[in-house]
Amino acid sequence: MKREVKNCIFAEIEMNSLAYALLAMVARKDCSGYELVQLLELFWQAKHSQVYPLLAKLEQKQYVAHRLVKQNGRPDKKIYRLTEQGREILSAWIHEEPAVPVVRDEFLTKIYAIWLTSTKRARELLHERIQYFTDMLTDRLLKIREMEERWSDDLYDPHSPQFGRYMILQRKTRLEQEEINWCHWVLERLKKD
Amino acid sequence: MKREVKNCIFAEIEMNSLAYALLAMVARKDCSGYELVQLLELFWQAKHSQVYPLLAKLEQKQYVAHRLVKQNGRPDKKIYRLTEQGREILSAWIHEEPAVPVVRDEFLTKIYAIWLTSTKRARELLHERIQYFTDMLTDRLLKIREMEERWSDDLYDPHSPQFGRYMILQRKTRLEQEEINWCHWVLERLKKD
DNA sequence: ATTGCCATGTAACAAGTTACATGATTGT
DNA sequence: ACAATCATGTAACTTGTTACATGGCAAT
Repeated sequence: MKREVKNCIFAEIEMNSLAYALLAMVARKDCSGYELVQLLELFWQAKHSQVYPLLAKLEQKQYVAHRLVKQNGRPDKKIYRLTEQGREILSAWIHEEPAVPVVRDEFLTKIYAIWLTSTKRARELLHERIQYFTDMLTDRLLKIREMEERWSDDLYDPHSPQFGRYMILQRKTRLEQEEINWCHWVLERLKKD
Repeated sequence: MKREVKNCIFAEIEMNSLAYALLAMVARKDCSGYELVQLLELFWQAKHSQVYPLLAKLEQKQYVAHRLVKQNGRPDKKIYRLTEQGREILSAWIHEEPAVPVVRDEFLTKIYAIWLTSTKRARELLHERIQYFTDMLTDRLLKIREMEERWSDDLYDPHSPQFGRYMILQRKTRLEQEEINWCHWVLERLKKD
């Protein structure tokens, strides 16, 4: 959990956390850039404007390669796959210490300063937050069920490509549930007012 | 939980989430830039190189003001306080919808790709993670106890400047505990291997 | 001796966001 | 009619990180 080693021998130049995240995803399953953005949302929010150019760079370095898939009534897509070289640097990178997690959450700043205004606004913020996480959670549980139906036992096999994503989904639901619990706990403290 | 409204009427120009976070903190208690970085760590990790220039800008806009405090055998410090104007835009900003939370956690990417290597490395990563969060949690519980000793009942009063920080501390410990629980849960899945 | 804490600041760079650009299809 | 989804890309900008700069004191 140390800071990231820059210019490490495996990467030559400019391999960052997002680049590795993309490699990790195409390792599990061939993906288009568009799909990657959506899959990434689970633990790394990136915009397409960041992902597309990065994929091109990763292809230049031959860590990924794409094939064009033509579609009817839809734009064509580039389906990326991990190359042998890509797999190698990914495996090497896993043995480095991960960078410290970063969280930035404006909601918390508002809670920090809530004493300046009304408890009514506090309640509002908390209810919106509960709504937000409930929606997230509902969606998340749906995705968990989808994975369970599709892969069943594989999900508990640490050698299956699905293992990691499934574990991370489980983690997210736990944390989201705990966020909701905390909101209710705070609302209780606001009742007396 | 919508995206942030840019160039909003209250801010004139370039007021960002970090700027509001700084205002929220000096609202609770007069602080030096150095101290702000440390207090901020709880929910917004910012480096001093970002905080110091931003404080200067906030002072230009007269949202904060500082006084110099001379110290013996230590560099002098600038203690910032919130001005009336600062308090006004802060109160107004609380009524806007918070931006969606952002999380970036390289550890999760490694878990995502762990099937490529050994379960031994998986265990290692999880144990380090447990260690990291246990350390965080220990420190956090200490801070909670400190606050409880210092302010006791105020912490549950939504009109007290301490309320927000206390609630956020409580939230963090809950989430950190749940992170640890999840790690143990994953380690169980790895045992069979 | 060397690391870590206190305390502030700037410069160069990397990472991430918003806006611009295109365009067909499906659903409300 | 209007928005949303699919699909890719670039340009301009903002935000955040790393490195440079200074310097005394306390602890190991």
